[in-house]
Amino acid sequence: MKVRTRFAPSPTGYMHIGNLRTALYGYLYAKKQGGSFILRLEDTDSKRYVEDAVQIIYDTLKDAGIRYDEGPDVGGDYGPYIQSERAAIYREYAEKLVELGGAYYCFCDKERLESLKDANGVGRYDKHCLHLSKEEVREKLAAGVPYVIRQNVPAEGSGTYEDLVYGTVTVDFKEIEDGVLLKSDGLPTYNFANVVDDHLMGITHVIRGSEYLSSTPKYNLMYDAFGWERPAYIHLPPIMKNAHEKLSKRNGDASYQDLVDKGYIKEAIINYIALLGWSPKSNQEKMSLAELEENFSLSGLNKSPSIFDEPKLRWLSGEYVREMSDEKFAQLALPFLKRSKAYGKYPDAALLKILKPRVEVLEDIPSKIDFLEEYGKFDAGLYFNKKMKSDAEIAKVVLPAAAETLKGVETYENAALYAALVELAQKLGMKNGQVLWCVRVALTGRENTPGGASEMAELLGKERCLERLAKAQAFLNE
RNA sequence: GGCCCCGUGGUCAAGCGGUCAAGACAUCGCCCUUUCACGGCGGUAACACGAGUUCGAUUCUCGUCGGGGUCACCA
Repeated sequence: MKVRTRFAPSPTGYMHIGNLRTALYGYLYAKKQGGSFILRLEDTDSKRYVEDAVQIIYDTLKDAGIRYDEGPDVGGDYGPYIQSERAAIYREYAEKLVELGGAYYCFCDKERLESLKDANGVGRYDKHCLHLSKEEVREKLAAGVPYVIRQNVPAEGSGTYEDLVYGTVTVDFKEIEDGVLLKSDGLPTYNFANVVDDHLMGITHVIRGSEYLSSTPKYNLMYDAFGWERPAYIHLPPIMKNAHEKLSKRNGDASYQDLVDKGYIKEAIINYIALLGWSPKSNQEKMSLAELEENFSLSGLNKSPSIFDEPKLRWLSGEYVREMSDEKFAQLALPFLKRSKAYGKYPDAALLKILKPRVEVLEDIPSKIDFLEEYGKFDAGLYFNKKMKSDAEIAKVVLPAAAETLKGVETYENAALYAALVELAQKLGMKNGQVLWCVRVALTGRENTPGGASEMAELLGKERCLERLAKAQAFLNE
């Protein structure tokens, strides 16, 4: 049988990392098995609907490269793919389930329901309306009494199923309440809609978060009552922010879009989240989407929660930066380059060249090159470097001589500048590092820069170099 | 609290009765070097605890502890 998986988000906001990973795994499994991946929108709770959420879901999936074969905006043979457009279908099946004995009409009002709960708000529905006669039900229905349809869960026994990652899961039916399947507004609850849709849409593998682990037996009860084949279940452990909290937008944790906005490379984000909860057979961790599709397997799924580790994402992002073409880098880096004070004052190509080997997350770009436009009094202690054997005293000797040397260089090009400075070191009887370190510090006022003395000199150009060298000497003599 | 699930280094994670318990990130050190970064090499660092089962448990069972999830006319 052809594998069909689905991603069924509720349009209540943006896509967080956990959601995206669920979508990714569903996509990867389907692709690996040569099956189809479907997008379905679960919008049966009008109170939680958020305006742009649907568009965000479409955009995020598209942006991440997760293509769905069927969905609201791409069509398919099993539509509609938006639950709010399937109301009639749910009603039909809910009534059918009532006939089959798997559900029943309930006319209890809010007050009665409240009275069933104890001081802690805990208490289950008492199956009161299950005992209504057919006539009573018909009369109330005819009289227009508001109602819901509840699932009829057996009082005895238990439900067991084999989860493909968690193994055997068993829940006693007495732990399960006769939940509402069809709300008084006529729309289904998730508990009912997911079962009807997954069956009608031919979903073979249900991939979702582990929060559904213990409610799955009640869904199975419905599959069984309808005489439908149960799908295979693949529950996924949560992605945590730390040992105790789940990663969530509510806590202000990074969403996919936030990460992209910060300049993490998209491919790295996908690659990284694929690795949170799943591991490949080989030790190769850096993988493109295509490689993930090729290597994905259920056996690599882990059942314990994993903590989102930004440093590792950062590293992976850097790996992607390093391997991308200069053109691609230029394109991605431009918006961030523009945020720097130095933008427009130096050739983009020159900036990009020194940045590419050193950038992991694009938002780091401005801080790496702002020194090109920011130059002021700095601590003379910067001249001290144990390994280079340099300090402020050495600088006092080096700087005037370097100014003289650099004045004599015509074309400000790295190799020529480097040669000139090394020659100067020899002339002064110093180590190359002593001259190079002092000059670089004098030129930039920074301890760390994206490149060495001659590279910085090339970038700054003759005029600025001589100007800064003069200032640096003045600072030193203050 | 009841029920369900989870528990290997700081983090991700391999392992599926016998291993000196992989690998990656992070961290530390060394090398390379024109600082930084890249790259190369190396180090520190883990089976939550206690009982079983077994010739032998990280691996199987039970308990304890710790953590998460779930108990809605939300998904």
